[in-house]
Amino acid sequence: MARYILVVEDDPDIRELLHFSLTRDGRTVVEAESAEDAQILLKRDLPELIIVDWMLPGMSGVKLAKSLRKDERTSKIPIIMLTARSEEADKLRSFEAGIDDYVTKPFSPKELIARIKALLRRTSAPEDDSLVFAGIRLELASYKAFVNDDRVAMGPTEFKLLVFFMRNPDRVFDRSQLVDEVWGRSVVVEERTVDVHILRLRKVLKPWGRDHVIETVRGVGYRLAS
Amino acid sequence: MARYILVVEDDPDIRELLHFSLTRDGRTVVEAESAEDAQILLKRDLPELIIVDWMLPGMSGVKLAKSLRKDERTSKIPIIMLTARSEEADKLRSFEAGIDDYVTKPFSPKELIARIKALLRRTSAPEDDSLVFAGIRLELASYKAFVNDDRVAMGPTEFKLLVFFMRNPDRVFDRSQLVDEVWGRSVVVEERTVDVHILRLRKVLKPWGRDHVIETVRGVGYRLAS
DNA sequence: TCATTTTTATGAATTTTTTATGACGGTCTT
DNA sequence: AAGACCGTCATAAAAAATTCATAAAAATGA
Repeated sequence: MARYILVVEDDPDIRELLHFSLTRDGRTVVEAESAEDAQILLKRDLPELIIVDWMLPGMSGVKLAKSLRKDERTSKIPIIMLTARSEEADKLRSFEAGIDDYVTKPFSPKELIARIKALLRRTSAPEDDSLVFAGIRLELASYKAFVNDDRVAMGPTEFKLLVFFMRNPDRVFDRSQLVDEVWGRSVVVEERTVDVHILRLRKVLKPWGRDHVIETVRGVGYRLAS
Repeated sequence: MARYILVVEDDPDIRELLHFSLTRDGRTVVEAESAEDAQILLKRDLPELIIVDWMLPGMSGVKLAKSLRKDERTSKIPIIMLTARSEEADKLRSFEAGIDDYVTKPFSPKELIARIKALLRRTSAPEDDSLVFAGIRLELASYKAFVNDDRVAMGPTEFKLLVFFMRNPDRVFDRSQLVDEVWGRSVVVEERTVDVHILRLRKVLKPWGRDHVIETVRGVGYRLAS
């Protein structure tokens, strides 16, 4: 289970608030009520971001953060610290602990979400700028597709589908894999929907004779061929 | 001589933090605890960059910035302002005072260093104070926009938005990135607000037929057409 | 080869999602 | 006090996604 946010917080109310608002924002949340529990969870699977309360029974949030920074496995995971207003004086120390951002209680869910987004964007590795395969060029930064320098217009889903194929060329994917990768694990769509988007993708590529690059593998799925 | 960063800040804790992190980054730091002290220091030697706290006992940071801008000797030195969260509302005014960037307290040293680097890069290779793209010319210094020498009036937010787009043409930005870059991190605004300002920007560009230069990329964000 | 079955292609209707737009209340400037 | 500007919201409008029905194609088995 990748792509989740770990919340380390002992107050059940705040935990619930976080769970509620993050979930509504389409994120997966795992909760721990102590630093110790968090460490156990982290042995199994790494989250993409950690929200830690400053004050925790047992090991404090700062200590947890420091130890996470030391461990190479976790040192790059962004951390947001929750602090009470009265603890603000200590905030300087928290930055030394390697906190990336912090939010003062009480906080608005909106603000928290905004910060999470900004933080994830800031820390996520910059994507490659362009992909080339089978005579097709994709410019990720500008969201444009080209076949020998002619612009090919297509819908967002077709674009995402094509990006996925171009990143994994020559490999066959069945419909459920494609739905997973392109639509996202949490989205529920009919598998046959894939067919329709494949059709549309071929349609926009047709004027350049590139519609055959998407091959049907009967009984299995589709593949990008060169 | 030269190549040092001047920190004007009354809070000793923050001064120490700045000193610590900037020094570790290989920079030379000179500290002043009031605007008046800073002015004395500046008579002797000019720094390559100044970091000023917004609130200072005696002469405020904004006043200091304004006076620096007036003096030809110091008018080109980039300034970063430190503001507390509660003072955020005033940030616009600080741009008017000629601030190049500002950072909200509390800040992470990492962020500050990144901003300093960006700022020095930007100002050392003195970007022409005018940007031209897609038939639009922006005079950064005077906050004016032109389409073939006709003045195009617009609000400050529209201007900043346009500046950002013109510095990063042909690239798609989602709403959260735009909020980050144009409004500033840590400012919380509804993402849909971006739509409204895009609308207003297009509206003022319309009389010159330039409203199409801002393209909508459905499902993603906006882009300045190339 | 032919009939049958299974799988995919395709067009079109419908629903859902996303964006554009106008209006409003509030704040700051002049 | 008037004007400029901002952020938010409600709603209209546009675009795209999903599903469905059916045609077409490929595989299967005798």
